[in-house]
Amino acid sequence: MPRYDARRIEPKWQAYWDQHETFRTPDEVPEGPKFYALDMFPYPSGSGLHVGHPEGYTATDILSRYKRMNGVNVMHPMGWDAFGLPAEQYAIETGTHPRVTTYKNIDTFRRQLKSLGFSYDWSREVATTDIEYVRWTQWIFLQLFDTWYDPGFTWTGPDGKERTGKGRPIAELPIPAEIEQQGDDVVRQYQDDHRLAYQSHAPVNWCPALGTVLANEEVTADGKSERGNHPVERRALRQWMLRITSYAERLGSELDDVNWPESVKLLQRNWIGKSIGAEVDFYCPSLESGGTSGLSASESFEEWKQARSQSKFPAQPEESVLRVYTTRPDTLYGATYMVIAPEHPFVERLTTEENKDAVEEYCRKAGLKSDLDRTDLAKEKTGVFTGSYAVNPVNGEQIPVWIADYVLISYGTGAIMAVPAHDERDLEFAQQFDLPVIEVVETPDDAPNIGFTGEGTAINSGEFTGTPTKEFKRKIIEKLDSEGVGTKAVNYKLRDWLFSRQRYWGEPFPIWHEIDDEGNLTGKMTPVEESELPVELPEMEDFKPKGTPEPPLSFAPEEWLYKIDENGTRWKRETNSMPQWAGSCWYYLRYCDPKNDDAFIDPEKEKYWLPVDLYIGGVEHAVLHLLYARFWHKVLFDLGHVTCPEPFQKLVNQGMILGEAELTGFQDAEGNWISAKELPDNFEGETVSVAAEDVEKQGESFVLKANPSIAIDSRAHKMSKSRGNVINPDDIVSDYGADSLRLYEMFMGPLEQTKPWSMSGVEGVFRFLARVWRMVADDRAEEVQLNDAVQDVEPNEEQLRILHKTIKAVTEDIEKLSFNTAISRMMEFTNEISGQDIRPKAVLEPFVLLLSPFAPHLAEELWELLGHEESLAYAEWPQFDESKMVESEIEIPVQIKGKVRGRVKIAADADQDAMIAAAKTAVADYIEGKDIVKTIAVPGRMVNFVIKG
RNA sequence: GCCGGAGUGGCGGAAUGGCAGACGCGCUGGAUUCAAAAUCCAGUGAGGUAACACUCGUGUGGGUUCGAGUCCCACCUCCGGUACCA
Repeated sequence: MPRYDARRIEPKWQAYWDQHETFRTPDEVPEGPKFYALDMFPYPSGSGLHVGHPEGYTATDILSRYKRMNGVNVMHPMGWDAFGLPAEQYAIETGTHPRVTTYKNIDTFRRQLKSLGFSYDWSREVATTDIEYVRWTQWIFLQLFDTWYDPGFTWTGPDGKERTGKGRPIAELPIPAEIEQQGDDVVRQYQDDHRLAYQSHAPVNWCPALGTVLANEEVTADGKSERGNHPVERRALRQWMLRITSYAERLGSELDDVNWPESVKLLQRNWIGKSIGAEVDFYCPSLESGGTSGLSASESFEEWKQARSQSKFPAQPEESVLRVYTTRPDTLYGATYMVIAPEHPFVERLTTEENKDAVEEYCRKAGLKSDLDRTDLAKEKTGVFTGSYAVNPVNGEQIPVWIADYVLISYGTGAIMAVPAHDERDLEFAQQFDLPVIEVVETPDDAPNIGFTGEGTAINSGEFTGTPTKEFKRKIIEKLDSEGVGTKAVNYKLRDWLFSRQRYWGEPFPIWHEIDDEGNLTGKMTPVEESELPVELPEMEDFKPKGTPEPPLSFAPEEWLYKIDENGTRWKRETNSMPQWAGSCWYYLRYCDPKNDDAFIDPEKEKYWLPVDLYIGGVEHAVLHLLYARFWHKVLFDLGHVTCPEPFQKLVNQGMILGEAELTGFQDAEGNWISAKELPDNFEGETVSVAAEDVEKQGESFVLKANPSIAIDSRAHKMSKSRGNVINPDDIVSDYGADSLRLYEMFMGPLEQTKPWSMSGVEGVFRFLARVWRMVADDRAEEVQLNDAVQDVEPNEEQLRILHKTIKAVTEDIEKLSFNTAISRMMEFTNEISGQDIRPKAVLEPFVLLLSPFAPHLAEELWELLGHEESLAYAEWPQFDESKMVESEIEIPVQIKGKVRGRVKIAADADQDAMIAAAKTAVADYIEGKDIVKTIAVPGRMVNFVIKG
């Protein structure tokens, strides 16, 4: 009884592909066109594959199989983003080494993916935790360590484009004479300060209760730990940073050249956050130390201005000057006070004796707050007056300098001029502390000027009064520039990348720190020799937190942690580890040459396979992963290790798959229904799952049949363990087969769209595959054999037309990644041909090839049944012939004033006159006795008569 | 608040400015069967009719056009992202 039996067919072909290495991409660089189809590799979690994974994976698999059949060399690899917190947490709880857990999970994922029949070249599999992989991750880190960014360097890359700004070897960094004079240590420090990988003391999320440092993602919005809900503090610790900000401009502008969704490009551009404005210097008389005694504030200001008009705008302002960044230099006349961040280096010097206590208290509190606390808009603005004043360079007015945490030290210069009339935040602050507000921009309409932040016309602005905003900006920058008190400036929201974690399960940094006799770092460091790579993680048995923010690696065995070189210098290893992002920044390169011991990738292979032609993954990586990977790629590009400026030519985000749609009703404590429309925000009653037959649609919403005043909530929710709506792909494979799972996920709707799961939908595509099976195979026979209707005869015109239309539609839909419509075209083909008593092989064979990228197991089985001995994986993709698709006669609609009033059959190639003549007969009743004012005839489409009377 | 995406039958969805709802699910009826499952056939937007006809219908209101789900303007709702970046 050979019915369609996925459980027999699928393991058979998976074994065949394995044995024959069907999808092995040759190691050597091939000839001809290539296609690199990449999936965002998964983190192998303990809970196994989720139905969201196979969605993108099936899409790239369809493209890969389709391209192979078109004679293209395909790179289609898979691997594991295997470092990560859960394995380490598990180790803390159970003592099982993270490596053990990780590789066990990888085995599960591999088994699950293999059961879905993806055409990966498994010989290229890599895990970011593999020691040979870690070696090259560390090697790339050393490249970053050995590089500085030269913003003024103009050069032409291997892509033939001229750029300004280049990552260059640190040895090429020019050392200023005054640095050189101060000796080797200062030179070394100068170099260290310019490296793309550098150290800083950045605040981290330290959770005393858990005894560990947390990543930002592990801290909730209200500043508690995600696990356990314990308070989290900010603590400054020595950290590694990557100077991604040097690449901000190129990361933004080079997005223009990639084929990505505009929404993702926009997300990245917003994240980079380029803004253009000016830096302006404000002279602070109280900061002037010595030499000015006897001069009044305004006298010393004039003296300073005089000096500036000679010296021009300096790279670093003097100790007596507050430098601000503003995007609205045109509002300079409206600046009524200044604000500096609590962390600003001038805080202490600006604070007068009588304000000292208040300022210290304020800054201490601000330091404890997380960024999230500080940016909470619901809270009132806070701040404290320093007691000092600064002088507005355009009009000599003295304005007070405040400290407030709404100004961030990490953006711009950490200081602002406040223009409360035309900035919401400044206005709020001014109202809070009763500071003056001066209008300097007039709105183009009747709206009030105060609070207006758009462009208008200047008022109260001295010589500039009456100037439109745009022009004013240009002119004031010119003026400030000529006076040496300001200049045009560009700023980015993007911050440098905090690259170290206080974790065990990550790549160790290949860095040695010199230590003194007490074991303290001297500040001198040296990279691990390339020949010494990789730096392996030390074996440790105890993963428990020690209650201090020291990384776990600082408790590593001494022989790992320390070394003494020949001349007696003692060194300690870096004990931070790299974040999970590190491995995913370059895995797409390693796939092309996964076993290379001499280089992270062979240049020839890089040149051939890169860039990735199609990269599919979730939107959650739209900013961080994709920005980090692009950054590394650009550094490697500048250093000449890769030849294309962008790693991912085309990007597609697959949509989220939600759980099955649910109907939910609400009841109060007494069991009375509450309409979903009247649900209070603080609803605390029962949510009740409602059966579909108890509900009907009324207008826009679903209501209870028994009581139509009660609206029922109908929606699909994100799959989650707590909700209990998680679908396990293994279950679908065992109940319906991998081909059904693949086909269903592609049939659900457009790839990019969020869509709810439906079990009966899975059943539907399973029924389709069973129909395909019966169309070709005899499901009543004892053995697997061809259906009697399948015959080696010439197909008729009708059959050929259906076939060629299907080939055309499926081919074009695959190219567009419109898989749902491709599948419906194959369903239409099957509906037509299944109904015929004679089904020529010559139409079934191309059809099986069309189906094969979607349902490869069934297709291989049918291909074999149709008499082929070789796998269809490299069979030639069917070509369509337009001439076989033409119909001799077609039916078109006939409209009267745009409304369909009849239809008529005409010859397919009928000209307009013939169409109109035929159409008139079809709507004779309507046009009789009427004037035809206008006639529109679209060949092959429709005829429309516009009549009068 | 700002940015992005989306609103089409009971549901998922389809439609180069040209017959709205392809295809699938669900539902109804029928065939097959001792019966069921499976399968096959027919129907299935709403109103209306004995049946046709006809009328209405793509979130709402306007507009452009011979003709609008599709283009333009205004608005509403939902989903996602983001958050004092001067």
